Amino acid sequence: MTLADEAIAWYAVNARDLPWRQPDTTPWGVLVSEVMLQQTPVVRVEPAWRSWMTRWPTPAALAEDPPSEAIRMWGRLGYPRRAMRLHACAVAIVERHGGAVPSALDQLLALPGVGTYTGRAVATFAYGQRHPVVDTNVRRVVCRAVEGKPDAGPATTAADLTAMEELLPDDEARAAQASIAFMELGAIVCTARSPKCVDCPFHDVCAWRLRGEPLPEGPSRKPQRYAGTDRQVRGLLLEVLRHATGPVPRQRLDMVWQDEVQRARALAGLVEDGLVERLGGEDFVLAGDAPQ
DNA sequence: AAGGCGTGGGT
DNA sequence: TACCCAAGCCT
Repeated sequence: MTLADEAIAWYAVNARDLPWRQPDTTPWGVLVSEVMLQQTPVVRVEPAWRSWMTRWPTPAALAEDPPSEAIRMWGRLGYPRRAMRLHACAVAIVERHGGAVPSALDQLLALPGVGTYTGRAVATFAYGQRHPVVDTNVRRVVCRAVEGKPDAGPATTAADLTAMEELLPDDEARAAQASIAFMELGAIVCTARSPKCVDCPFHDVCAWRLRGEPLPEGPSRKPQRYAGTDRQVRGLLLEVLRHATGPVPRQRLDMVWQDEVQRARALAGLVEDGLVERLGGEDFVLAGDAPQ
């Protein structure tokens, strides 16, 4: 049994029952789930995905509504630029591909918000193609099981794709199963902290375990702070705008943060990023929410 | 090519 | 309590 075989057998028994894994899920549904799952935990994505797919079952449906509606529906999933990019993605799918999510990897990668991971995930999980699909879970699993190191490096590199490629079965369908199985393994067994090695199908062959599960050496990555950053201010500003039914005067936005310089910088950033529009005077709305 | 970009739950 | 972490992308 290869690692892929072990993982596939384990997945068949242990996979979580997630809505986007239902066999009737469309490629659009897969794409939406992948974008939502970029840096947001499954438990928070699940209800959001259901609501989104009910309201916008197709790219064309989303493309007909303004970006502001997508930003509102995004709610508190975080990184709301993803909502805007998903909307832009829907528009591009309608314009370039007649409303059908493309199956070719290069066309997927050309869509807004679709990067190395997401493009391969859609090509693989929605269309059953054979591609290495490497996310943070896969990197960690491969790194431990194959290389015997406690944790993977920071970025997805060509080397990561090559490493996973070599583990994939030749058969398309089984290759796709292997990728989702490795991801699931990393998500619920081979976790970043306190991995559950007793439950792992790689228990007897994992290079990291056989080495005695050494701790990571050297200084850990510098923690990214949130409190007091522009990101927090942007979040507060956006929270106000999401709930507004009409244009919001600057006075109202000024209430969310004391530091005037930082507040202005955060608001300008939101406008710069296309999430927010400034109307004629000192009024602001979510992008696409301008009256008339 | 580091660093910016939200949010909330776990330890 | 303060981190740490969660199916990344973009510049």
